[in-house]
Amino acid sequence: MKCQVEDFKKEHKKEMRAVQDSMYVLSGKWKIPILTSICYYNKRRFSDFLNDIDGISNRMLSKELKELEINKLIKRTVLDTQPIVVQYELTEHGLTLQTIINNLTEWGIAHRKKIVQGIE
Amino acid sequence: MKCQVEDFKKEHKKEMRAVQDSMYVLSGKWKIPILTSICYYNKRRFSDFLNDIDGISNRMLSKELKELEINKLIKRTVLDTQPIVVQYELTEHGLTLQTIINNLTEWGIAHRKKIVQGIE
DNA sequence: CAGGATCCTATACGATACTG
DNA sequence: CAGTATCGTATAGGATCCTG
Repeated sequence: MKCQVEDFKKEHKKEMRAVQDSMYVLSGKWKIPILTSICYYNKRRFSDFLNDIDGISNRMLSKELKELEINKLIKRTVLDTQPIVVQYELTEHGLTLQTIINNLTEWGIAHRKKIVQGIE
Repeated sequence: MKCQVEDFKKEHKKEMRAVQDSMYVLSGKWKIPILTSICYYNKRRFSDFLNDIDGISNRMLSKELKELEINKLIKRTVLDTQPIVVQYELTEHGLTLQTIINNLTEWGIAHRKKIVQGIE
């Protein structure tokens, strides 16, 4: 039965790595808010994010958008209008995050209630 | 119709805040791995985490466990054995994270495939 | 065993100004 | 409009040693 215990552990190590991979991409203060914004609005522009997300600076926005693009979660399209308009949207891969985003939204609401309840 | 647009925006602001609340609690390098470990094993001890989670130091583990306890996600129990054994488990509130953890596990596996595929 | 104390570094993030 | 450049701070995290 030693073998089964080993398999059990091995499986958990794999799950652990998977969860760390996810968080490596999604962690930080702004990535999820950015993704959430595109997720709910479908198409967003640089200045849209600046309005959607309270407190984000253009520096961070620019930086995070690049990383999300590198990770193939969002697609950047430059429309040749005058002045230039840049559009961001989720890639197919990015769309697979929708479940997580919805869960995080629901959980965040529930969690706030739970914590506030402790204060009063 | 202006009113409807405003409601629409207001709703999204709420979702945005919710998602930020969630990430505020879960962000960082170690919180989700710790929760995942308890989630899959049910009960864990300090030294168990040290083994489960590659690379974590006792300093960080101790710090993160405290924060998770403050946020009511885990429960700490001291068993009066000799030597002392400390047991950690998910609270009821912590258990509500299971869905997210499972999703993050699945997504992490898929994401790794997606990125590796881009390299080869 | 389950941490705490101390010291140190890296990087995440913020503020502000500037550009094609 | 959609960013870049520069500078400064704060915090996250790592390494090591110590303790009841």
